[in-house]
Amino acid sequence: MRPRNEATDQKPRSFIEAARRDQIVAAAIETLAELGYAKTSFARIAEHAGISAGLISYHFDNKSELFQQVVADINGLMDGWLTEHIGDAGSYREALQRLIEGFVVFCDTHRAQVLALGQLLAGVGGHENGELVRSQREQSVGQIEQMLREGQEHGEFRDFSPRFMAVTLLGSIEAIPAELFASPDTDVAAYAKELSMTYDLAVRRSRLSRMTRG
Amino acid sequence: MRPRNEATDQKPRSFIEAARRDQIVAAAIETLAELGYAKTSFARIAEHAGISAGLISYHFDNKSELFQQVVADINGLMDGWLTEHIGDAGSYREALQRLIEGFVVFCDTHRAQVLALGQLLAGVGGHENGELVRSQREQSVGQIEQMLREGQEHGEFRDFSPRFMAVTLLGSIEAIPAELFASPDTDVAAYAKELSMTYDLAVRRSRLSRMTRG
Amino acid sequence: MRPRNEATDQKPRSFIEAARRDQIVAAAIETLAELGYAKTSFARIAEHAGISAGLISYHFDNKSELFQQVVADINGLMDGWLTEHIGDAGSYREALQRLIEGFVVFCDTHRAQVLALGQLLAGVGGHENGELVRSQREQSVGQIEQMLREGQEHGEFRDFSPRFMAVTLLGSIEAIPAELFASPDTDVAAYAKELSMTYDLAVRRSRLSRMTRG
Amino acid sequence: MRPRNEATDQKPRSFIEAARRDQIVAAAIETLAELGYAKTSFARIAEHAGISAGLISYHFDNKSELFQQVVADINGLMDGWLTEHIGDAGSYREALQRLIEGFVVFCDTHRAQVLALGQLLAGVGGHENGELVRSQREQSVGQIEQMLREGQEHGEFRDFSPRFMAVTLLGSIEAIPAELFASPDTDVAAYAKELSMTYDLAVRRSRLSRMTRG
DNA sequence: AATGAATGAGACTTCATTCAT
DNA sequence: GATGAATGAAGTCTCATTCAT
Repeated sequence: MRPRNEATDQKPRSFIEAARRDQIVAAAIETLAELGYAKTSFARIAEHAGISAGLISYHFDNKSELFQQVVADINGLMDGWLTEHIGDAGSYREALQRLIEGFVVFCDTHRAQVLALGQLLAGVGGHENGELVRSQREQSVGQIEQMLREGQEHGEFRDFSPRFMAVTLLGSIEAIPAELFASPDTDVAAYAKELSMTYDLAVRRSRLSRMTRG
Repeated sequence: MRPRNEATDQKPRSFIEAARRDQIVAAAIETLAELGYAKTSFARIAEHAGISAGLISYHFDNKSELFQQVVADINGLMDGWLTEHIGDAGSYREALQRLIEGFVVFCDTHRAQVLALGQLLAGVGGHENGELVRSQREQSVGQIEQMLREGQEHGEFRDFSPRFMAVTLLGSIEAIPAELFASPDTDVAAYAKELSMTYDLAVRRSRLSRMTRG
Repeated sequence: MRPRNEATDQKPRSFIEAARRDQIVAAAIETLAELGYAKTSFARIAEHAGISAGLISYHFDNKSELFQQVVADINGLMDGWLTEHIGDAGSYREALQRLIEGFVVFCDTHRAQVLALGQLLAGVGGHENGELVRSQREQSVGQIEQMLREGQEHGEFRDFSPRFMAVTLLGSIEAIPAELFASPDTDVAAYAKELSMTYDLAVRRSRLSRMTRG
Repeated sequence: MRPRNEATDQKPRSFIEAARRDQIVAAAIETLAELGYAKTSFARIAEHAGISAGLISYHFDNKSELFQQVVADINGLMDGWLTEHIGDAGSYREALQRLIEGFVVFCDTHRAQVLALGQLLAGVGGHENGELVRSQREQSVGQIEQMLREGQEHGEFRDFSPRFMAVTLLGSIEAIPAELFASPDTDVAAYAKELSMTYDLAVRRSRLSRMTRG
């Protein structure tokens, strides 16, 4: 009598069901951000949500399924945010710059989400829910990689391995939440500027190259 | 009647005791790298070491103390490695380059250690053993920051927030183990070169600035 | 998501919850009386109750909380019993006599309870749950002491330290369960009579004093 | 290769063996008095004695055997003390008085021993080492009982059940250590006087009876 | 749809005891 | 005689999950 997983079963979820799932996911995010992966139990999540622990098992097949949903939700949120933020950039350099700054602002305005995501990616990382996590990460890397590659093809970026640079940039970005946690008074706007400038310097074609190439 | 902690008690550990502790730490590293933080229990570690779970409690006061030792050991190893690798660089640019490449090679040759460290820093991160982890990270950041600052003072690096850049660089470095895990065929040497070049571009004073300044 | 402690949280316990707690307390009393403090584990108590050991942890925060409840329940039972038994005595001598005989009968009819209480007071006594135990004992001593003091003020009892006499009497009373255990065929009614007479002789004003004083 | 128990094996213990056993028994007494029965482990006892825990197992077959020895030693000590204290009393009333006062002073001057004995008699009471404990107690009760009976036969004491009175008196005496612990400033000499007077009043033949009888 | 009672597995830890040295 | 390393059992407690209501 439990509602089936949406992915495997096409029966649509009822409204109330969807609302509860959202509420539980939100509570899970809070809990992960607050207590860390190791101490995030159904009991704690239920406390945060003001419901019983059993209800979580009712709405999710698994702890694993819950965490997958958390990751998916946060990723969706982030994707939406970035798409909106990047908008119609006039160049790849500008797009990259907006991407980076958008990420930083996202980290600032969605601290709980980013902390929670970090807990899940690492705490469970590459092992328990390995496939999900890896695929999510591959997706993030892939998107950045794609942008970088196109920028190279348009002659805006120098020659580097797009995958390498995507991984490197993603690493720099993922370090932000911890830094904001460690130094809460960080000037986020300045941080964003510095990061985008740093990567602009790292990827742009030098003036010399530009001249040479044409 | 357990052997006491070396830090608080000056009684030196016996040879066999030290060996067992090392063995347990090694088994813990393997287990963390293999199963991830969440599934790393005394029972699993003991399995890896071929001993009984109780023996771990006999040699370490706590799970916490064991993990602290793991972090300390890996950090010591890494410090030694990097000190040796950086050696006597002729300039700050060269030092930074050696640091980065050294790190990459270390990640390659000590995959389990780096994965384990990542599990501990994140899985436990900011929460359970927060102080230890934070202080360890601060130390790493601080060392890089110091080098960057000196490089600026010697006019080799452009003007940026050394703390910001240290955090950013560390993030890029910490992304490496996961990438090596995800893409095991990565050409590590090339990766190292690309990373050091990337950060060289990011931090060096532009030719224009150099002309202007002096 | 465990039910909270009633003392600190005003949410009332459900009926079934209260019943389970009572059942567990009863099983704990049986176990303590049967096996003694040292061998009374959750596993044994659960066996007695026909439930799983985990369920005890579900209903009680602690082993300590369980034992506190045991002590509180038995004390409550005893208080009720004695209040009822002493009733409206015409004099302090009579009241003391009824108190003592009531105690003896209580020990006889509630052997498990009295044995269990003894285990908790001694086994844990002055050490683990010291405060609780000490306060409970102080309360018992205090009540007897009060009655003795009033009896003195009314000229029914001779001059002695009420506290000393309360402690002494309580000791005599607490020795009863062990004696009933050791000599199960003891004539309890006779025992009760002998004890009350003994203390009557010990505390009453001598005929000479009574003449002298008034 | 372990030394055998003296009771079952007539081989006498070597001097050093006896000394070690005494040392361990002494440490056990300290530990019991300090930490209570539940927390008295070989490890703690060994700490107190400055030896290794294994050595206790070497000198005693069992935890049980160690505790039996503790009880036996304390009882022996107490017997010696009381024999000496009672000495040659001119009457049974006087003997009883000396016995009681001697007990009280013993409790005062041997607090650790009496606390430890209490822990063992109760904590383990009637259950684990039941036979030993019961027999030890029977012995104590028996000795007092014997004195009371003789006093009756000599017409010094009134008519009561000697066993009942012995148990009652022993209870009063055993309450003393806890009281001294709870109220450390108690005037021990006064306490002793009050206790002996109390029991004198309780057991002596009334003047009337004495006249009647002879 | 939701609760709360219940379980059984598994976590860390402590303990008495054994054994090689 | 003594140590300290080692074990295996048992202890309390937490957890995800199930199920009657």
